[in-house]
Amino acid sequence: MQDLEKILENNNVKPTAMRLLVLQFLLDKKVAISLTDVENYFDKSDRTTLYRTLQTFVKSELAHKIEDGTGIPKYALCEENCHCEIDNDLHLHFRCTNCNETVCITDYKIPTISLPKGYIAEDVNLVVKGICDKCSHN
Amino acid sequence: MQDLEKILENNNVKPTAMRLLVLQFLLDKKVAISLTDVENYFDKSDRTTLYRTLQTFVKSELAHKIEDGTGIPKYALCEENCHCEIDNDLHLHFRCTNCNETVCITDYKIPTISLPKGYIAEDVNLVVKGICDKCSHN
DNA sequence: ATGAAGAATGCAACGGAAGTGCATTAATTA
DNA sequence: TAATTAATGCACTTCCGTTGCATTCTTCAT
Ligand SMILES: [Mn+2]
Ligand SMILES: [Mn+2]
Ligand SMILES: [Zn+2]
Ligand SMILES: [Zn+2]
Repeated sequence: MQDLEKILENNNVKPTAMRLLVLQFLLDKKVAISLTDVENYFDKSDRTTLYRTLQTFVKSELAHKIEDGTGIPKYALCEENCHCEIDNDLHLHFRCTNCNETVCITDYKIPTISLPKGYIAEDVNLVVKGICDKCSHN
Repeated sequence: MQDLEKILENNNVKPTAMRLLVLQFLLDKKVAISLTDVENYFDKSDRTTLYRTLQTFVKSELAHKIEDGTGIPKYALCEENCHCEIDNDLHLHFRCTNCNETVCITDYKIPTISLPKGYIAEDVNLVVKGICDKCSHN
């Protein structure tokens, strides 16, 4: 698919070979992935490059970083026209304790959270832990 | 305060010297604390002991472990009669990006989250990131 | 009281993963 | 084509959780 290059260019990211491969990997995987996941998949390539590739993707709003409670950051591609804004784009994440996968539940946006006086919300992270779709029905 | 011993005993934790000290520390601090925080405060004592003390507190439902998105687990004392149950006890946590403190907002319980079919929720983690009380009004 | 069993503690080492500095290579642009 | 800039690769560091094992302390039965 040559659309890959366009995806990157649309976000002002130069389409290098490695970036195209990582982007493809993210597109194929329907779950959130860690740096180690990418590293294991592309065991030829260097960890730092992959690390910085993910950083670049996040900075350019192509992907978002997910803190799922494991302490290991995960990454997933953003949806079309996502700017990771607190009132529009933030969705719920689900981490399965069985298969250990973390997925974006993009259909379930995070509701506006009310806070005590004085607190200013800039970002909201909602992670539900439990048994996922696949793991529950068998 | 001699109540400390009772607190521990009520949760079936033997009141050793170190545990009493850590418990006092948790009571004094009104914010969630990390293992490193405890370690720095009790710079005499050993890291492992403090680590296991916190583990013990969590296992005995005296404290809860907080994943605030930093990747560094924090700990805070539970409220009275808390069993960290998904529909009763879970509350919102706030992490200030200015003073870098994480606090329990125990007054704001986490609402029931609806999920797509097949998903079973066992735990919910809601962390709001932003500017806290103290840091905003000055 | 005394010795054995168990629990808590302290020490040392390990391992995973993020992050940084710097040299090297590739791509742009003048 | 030379110079500048960006991307990559390698080595190394740091941080922190975790574990194994020896040692000390506590509890309890004899
Ligand atoms: Mn997501
Ligand atoms: Mn809390
Ligand atoms: Zn699963
Ligand atoms: Zn603050």
